[in-house]
Amino acid sequence: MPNDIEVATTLDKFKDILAERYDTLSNRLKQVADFISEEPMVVAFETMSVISVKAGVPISTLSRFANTFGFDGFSKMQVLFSDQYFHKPRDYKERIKRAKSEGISQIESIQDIFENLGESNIKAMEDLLVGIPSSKLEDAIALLSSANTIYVQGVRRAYPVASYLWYMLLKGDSSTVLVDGAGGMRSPMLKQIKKEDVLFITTFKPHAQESIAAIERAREVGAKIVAITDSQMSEHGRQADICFEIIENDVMEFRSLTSAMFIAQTLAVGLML
Amino acid sequence: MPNDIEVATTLDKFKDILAERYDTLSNRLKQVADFISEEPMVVAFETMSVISVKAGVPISTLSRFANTFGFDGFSKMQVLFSDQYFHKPRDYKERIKRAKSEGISQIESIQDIFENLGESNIKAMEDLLVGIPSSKLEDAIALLSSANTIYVQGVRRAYPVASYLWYMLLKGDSSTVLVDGAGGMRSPMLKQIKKEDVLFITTFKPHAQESIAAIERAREVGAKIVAITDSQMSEHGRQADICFEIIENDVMEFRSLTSAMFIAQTLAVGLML
DNA sequence: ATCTAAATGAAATTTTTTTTCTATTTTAAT
DNA sequence: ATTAAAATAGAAAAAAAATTTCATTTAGAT
Repeated sequence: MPNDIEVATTLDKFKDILAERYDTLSNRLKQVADFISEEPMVVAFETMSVISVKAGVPISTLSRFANTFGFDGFSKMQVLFSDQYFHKPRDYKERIKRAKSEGISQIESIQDIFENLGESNIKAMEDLLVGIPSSKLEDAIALLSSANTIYVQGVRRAYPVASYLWYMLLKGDSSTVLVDGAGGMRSPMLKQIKKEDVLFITTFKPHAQESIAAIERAREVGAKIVAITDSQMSEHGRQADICFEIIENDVMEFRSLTSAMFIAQTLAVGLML
Repeated sequence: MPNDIEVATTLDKFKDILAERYDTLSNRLKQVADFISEEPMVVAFETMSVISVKAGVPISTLSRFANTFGFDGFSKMQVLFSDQYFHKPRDYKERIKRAKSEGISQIESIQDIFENLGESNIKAMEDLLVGIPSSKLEDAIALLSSANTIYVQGVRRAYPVASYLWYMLLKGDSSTVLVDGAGGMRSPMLKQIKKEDVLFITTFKPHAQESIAAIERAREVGAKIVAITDSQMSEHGRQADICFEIIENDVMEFRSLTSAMFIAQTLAVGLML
């Protein structure tokens, strides 16, 4: 094999090279090239045998194809494709540690944090996009629509989500109450909740006493519960009639709320329809 | 193996079953369960050996885990995860792009809203990632570090961002005050602000009277101002010493806050370094 | 404290996937 | 039409991955 070939290191570059050399390829290799540009996702995630069937070529042709473009095996080429589909939050702790030990200023670290939080937030939202069945959204909206009054609660780090949802629901015509602790009136407020009402609660581990109390109160009176939480496995997550489980990486104890906000937003908009 | 186990056929059902049986699992199996709900994408696309390393368990535990839930091998379980990403999946970018190019994107189903909002939020964050120079972040952090007390304010739809930042700053060692209107005490609280303090304000058009008043008060006493806003061009945006301008598309009047939360998060984490 | 049952991790086995090799076919030039 | 070079498909070999087995450890019960 000639060793003067430029081997692509990114998918973009590979596509350029592919376009460039396309006309010089043999029939079978053209067929592979076509398939690759039509079904990059299949190339990214399936095994060679599956790809070979879908592309209508023998497996060995796939190997030859990759070798033709200078890759050391089909698998090496495949990495370019699968990388494309992963928003990988780099391990910023590692990077900062390294940056510091190498005497690089903190200044660069801020940029690192920014990028990594950004990547993490984006990944978390992408996970949600594929991970939440629309039936669950529909069910939640149906439940919320049917409510006489929606009681919204979230304490500590969940509070911003609760206040956001509350604000948005107020713009609609739902009867909505934000169960905040102002004036020490949380408990009296929760006393108001009735069977026909719905409790919308956001709570993360470790769950606050206030959250547990609210869920118990709602169950007592037979009110339905919609929850946003970080673990369906938690005892309280299971009490909810509908539970949106979100996975945010907390970075240095600082939990992202972007995904939770996203769900809240979706539900609020959905309720307006 | 007992044959009276209900084997999940969808990821959603599996998650339910998992939540149900979670408490009865052994330590190691709990560890796998946790990993699975935190990194579904890794489970979907990586090999067992990679997963075992990331989850910190031996490979055989993964097999055992799958068998415990009635699957005929880990791979069978894995299919639930990868199917999720394949069939629901990733063509949401495509779909939205197509919908847009084919004229007005008609919002018809909750799934459309969900994807639409998700795509917008992701786009907005990607824009931020490239649009904000790290020098601005550095400056903001330097300013906030130097503050005697940080006064955080945000009213109406900006309130969740303010409360989020406030909560996170409280975890650090900054002296921080959330200027909320509780008890009608906003104005007296703002009276407290001194030259050595910093006002961190989040405000969107149309700017609330409270925001304008806060900015004016801060300028009067010579306190520095850091702002998150949607338009630097606004009269008040220009008053800020450092101003993060974010562009969120509001969908049906419902403004996203994900980008603003992202900036708040970055600043809070940055302050801890 | 002793025993039993369950849980665990390493190693062996089996299966699947990938790569390499080789015989055959196709293509193009004479 | 003949021949040489390139292309191709299938099979065998090699590598990687998944699953099972089994000895050891741990946890719980008596």
